[in-house]
Amino acid sequence: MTTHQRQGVREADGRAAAARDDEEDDQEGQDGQPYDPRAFPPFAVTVDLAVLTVRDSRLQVLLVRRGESPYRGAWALPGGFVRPEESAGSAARRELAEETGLGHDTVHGLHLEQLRTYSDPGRDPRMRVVSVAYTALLPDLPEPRGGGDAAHAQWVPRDRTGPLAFDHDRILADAHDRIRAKLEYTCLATGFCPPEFTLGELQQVYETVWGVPLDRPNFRRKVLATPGFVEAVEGPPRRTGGRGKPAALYRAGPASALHPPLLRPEGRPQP
Amino acid sequence: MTTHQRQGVREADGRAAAARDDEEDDQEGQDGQPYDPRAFPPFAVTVDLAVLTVRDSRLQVLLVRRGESPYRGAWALPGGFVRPEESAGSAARRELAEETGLGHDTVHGLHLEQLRTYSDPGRDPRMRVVSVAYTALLPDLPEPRGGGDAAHAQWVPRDRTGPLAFDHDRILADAHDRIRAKLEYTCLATGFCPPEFTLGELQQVYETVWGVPLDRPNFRRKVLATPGFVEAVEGPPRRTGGRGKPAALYRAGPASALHPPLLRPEGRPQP
DNA sequence: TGAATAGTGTCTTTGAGACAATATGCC
DNA sequence: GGCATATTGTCTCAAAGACACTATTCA
Repeated sequence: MTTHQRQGVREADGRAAAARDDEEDDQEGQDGQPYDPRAFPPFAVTVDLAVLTVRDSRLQVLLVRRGESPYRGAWALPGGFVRPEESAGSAARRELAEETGLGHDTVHGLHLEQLRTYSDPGRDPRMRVVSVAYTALLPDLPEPRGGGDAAHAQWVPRDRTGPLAFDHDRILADAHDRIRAKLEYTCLATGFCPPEFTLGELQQVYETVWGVPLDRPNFRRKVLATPGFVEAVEGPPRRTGGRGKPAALYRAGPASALHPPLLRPEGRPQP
Repeated sequence: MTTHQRQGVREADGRAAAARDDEEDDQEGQDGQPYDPRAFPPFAVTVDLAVLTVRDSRLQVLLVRRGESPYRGAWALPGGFVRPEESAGSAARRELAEETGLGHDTVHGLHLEQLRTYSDPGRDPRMRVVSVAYTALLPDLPEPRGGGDAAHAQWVPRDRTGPLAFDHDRILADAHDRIRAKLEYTCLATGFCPPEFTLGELQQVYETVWGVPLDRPNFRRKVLATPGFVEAVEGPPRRTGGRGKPAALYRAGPASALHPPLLRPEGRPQP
């Protein structure tokens, strides 16, 4: 064993086959496969997307309804196979555009973050699939419907996602955890907001993702004291959320990290 | 397009083949491949390990020398293929045991953290390899030599790793970044220490990984004030690092997170 | 005794949390 | 006016940073 990618590769059928590490069980040609018996074990690689937004003061997830077995009829995270010529990140962005129906331009500037990779042998009952999960944050958009297959993609409140297909519950939980944590020390929260937003909206993002109320004056002080987090939009443009005093508008600043961090109350995350 | 893992799977050659999503370019049977033309694109999946330790007040990395092309003779991170019946995490732990020559028991209790997955199409010149990278922290051990192939695994100071094979420089940099960040808000630093350690040793871990000196009294106060971070070892056992007053011994406590965090000085990470 | 490391105490500054008070809009 | 939201200000407490000082060991 030792180093992977160690031995030579032979081209077969226009497809690369690498030598596998010469382990103990060195049986070969189990059933007349066309592959070199010493070839690497083949996997399918997919991406899964945990696309989150804040709508109606709730955290919501973009889900698709499965039309085929297994898990037929169940909700699942959108995703798809990584193609031979693209990276997992490119695949994730492509799938996001396709699933949401958003323009490629919209999706292009979006913050897409690799979450982690799920590789349990039994995670797909049919075959060996390794999935690279990504998380994306979207502002509250009209509706995910748009082009083609997006028709069946739909926002579902985070706390109403029944059991999802495959290990997608786990992926979603991990995504939520990651986002909760990243709000503390990054400027990621603006990803949930439209280009121009009020501090109240930004605070609502925090409160929704964390599930705790925050003190408005203190939140305001903290955000404004962090250089580059948000910057005031010029002019007198203001916007109202309904009744009450109109709020000043801000947009995301150039900073990406928060120093010092904006820690959750209680010191410990609530389950 | 839509859900992955959506359509049926047909068994072929004892190997599962999933339908691929019916995309625009739906040509099939390109060159008489034995796979269903609608089959998933096959990938090799490997794990790469960024194994770090602190020796001689320096951050060091466990590297292996490549014996085969490409990158023959270059240093590389240890790693290997994921086997059909194991998860990437299991593969990482197995490879770690094999490469370091540590007992399976030692490796078993070790903190192994998934870093991220690297999937650029060109990252291995021979074939399509997706690699799941893991990070492990080890205390200052005698020498990585032990069984079998471990003979060629060796500690190399972090700042003396020339260009590594493949994209391993990138992986290593990401691992270092991740560890730097995690020291701030987790108790991970004890992973670099032997079962019993002095606060001076713990501080040295922080200073070495972060590359900045810390104030000893303040560090001490902070660590001791964090419940569950470390706990004093009973009795009067003390240990000396050379000359000077012997220091009290501590061991890792039950806590895993630091609240509030132990932030790096300067507010910004240094490159 | 002096060098080296361990450990204690204190002062200052910064920032978070609590919360009162004021401002501005809509009905 | 009355309600709702935005914004400013103040007071207090906890934690971080700086740093002086004491303690214990070895050469």
